Amino acid sequence: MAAKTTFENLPEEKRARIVEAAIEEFGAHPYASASTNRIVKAAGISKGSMYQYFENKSALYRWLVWEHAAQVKGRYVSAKAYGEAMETGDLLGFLRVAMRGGVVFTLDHPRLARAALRLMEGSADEELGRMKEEHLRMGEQVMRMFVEKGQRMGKLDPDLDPELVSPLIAHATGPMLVDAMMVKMGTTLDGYLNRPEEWTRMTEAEIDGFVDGVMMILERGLAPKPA
Amino acid sequence: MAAKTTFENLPEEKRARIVEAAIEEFGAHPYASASTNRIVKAAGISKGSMYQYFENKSALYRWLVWEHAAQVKGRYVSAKAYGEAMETGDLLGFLRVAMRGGVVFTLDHPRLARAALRLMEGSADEELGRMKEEHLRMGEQVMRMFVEKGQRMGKLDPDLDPELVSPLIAHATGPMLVDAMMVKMGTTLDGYLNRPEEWTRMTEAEIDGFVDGVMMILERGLAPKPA
DNA sequence: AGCACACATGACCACACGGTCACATGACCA
DNA sequence: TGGTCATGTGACCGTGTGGTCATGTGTGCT
Repeated sequence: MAAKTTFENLPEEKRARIVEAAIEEFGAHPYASASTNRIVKAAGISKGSMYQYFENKSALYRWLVWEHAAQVKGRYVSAKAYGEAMETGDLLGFLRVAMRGGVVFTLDHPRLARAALRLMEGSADEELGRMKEEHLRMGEQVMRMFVEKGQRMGKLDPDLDPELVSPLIAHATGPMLVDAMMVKMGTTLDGYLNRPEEWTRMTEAEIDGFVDGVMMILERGLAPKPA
Repeated sequence: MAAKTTFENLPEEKRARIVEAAIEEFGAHPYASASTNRIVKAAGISKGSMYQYFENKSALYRWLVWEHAAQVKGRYVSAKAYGEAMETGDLLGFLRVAMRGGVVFTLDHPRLARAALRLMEGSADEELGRMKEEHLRMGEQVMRMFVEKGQRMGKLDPDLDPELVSPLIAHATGPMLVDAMMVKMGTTLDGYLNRPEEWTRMTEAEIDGFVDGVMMILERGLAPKPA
């Protein structure tokens, strides 16, 4: 949608260079300060070419965080597990899958994760604003459904207010998750991006422990009161 | 620190105009896109004057969110309650005070709250980066102390990992709190800022209910396991 | 009156930005 | 070979930026 067909038709190697450069730039700078000039220079293409592939800066960013990031992240969250959790109203099961996927995705693609998180910062661009609103609306809707189903099935405290749980979960699987990971690794996302060699990646066991720790808090906080 | 003495000596009315204009601008735009030109125009002063009061754009923003915002927000969080909670290791009591203060502060000064939240977005400015790091470090430290004290006193689950709780609390009293409030009011922070007349402010009772709802989740999530 | 000094001003600067467009290049087909 | 068309190019444009500085203005002291 956001990319022109010329971009889709590009040889794989050139396409990859452009994607890489865009991730680098939008990961390192807020949208408004990210520079198309730097992107084209890093990608080794001319400015004019860039504008053959994308309408403008906004379209490039939208493609990157909406289509590309979603596609990459999709590889980390099993659609099957997602569907099952949805089916059974198992919010906690869903959360576990989403969190683990989010952690590994962030470790594998920290710059892309950073670029995507920036969507929520807001900017003057109208299209980006619409995209942000839609993202929030969709998340809200899914969460509300989950909570209501979970309550009907007795898996969640019936007194829980879905309007409170929705943003809680959104943060717990997004920005808060990333922050917590980085604290756990003894750094910050920016520190990890700038000097990746300085910290060692979490091991699988550490990731499991981390996810368990967060889940323990959420499970007890959201479970039905003991009779 | 960040403001020059010329600014401190300004007549109250002029000072207020400048503060108002800066809040408006930094509340509406990310740091990099916020414009000093627009600020001076809105404040009715000349560009040169602005640079007599502050070294540069970064110093103005730093003064606004570090000194001014902290001072204003301080009025909403009782120092006494804060001290007592600290003394007794009562993390949950502290959280309740901090959350209620944060909610009312945000309702009273939404633009200032927005401007302050933006500090966490990151930017190219070195001083801002340092400030952000310091803010995170301080929060981390306080939270860790709270958690360890609370655990020693048997008020918190001894299995809790302070490194997980710290970012959880930071988000729960910051960005997550604001998002949840806005969902509760049926809008978003940007919507509330742009069209404030469209939504009615939460009543005192609603605020209490809101804080209770969040606290209920946190209390159960963080409390010691029942024997 | 004369001087000194703190503050106010806005024209001006170099710069980087996002975006455009007239033209170059090269692949393909007739 | 000549023509067509998709793609590549970078000089160029208008605009807005953060920041400067020579000059003006007012106030108070000598």
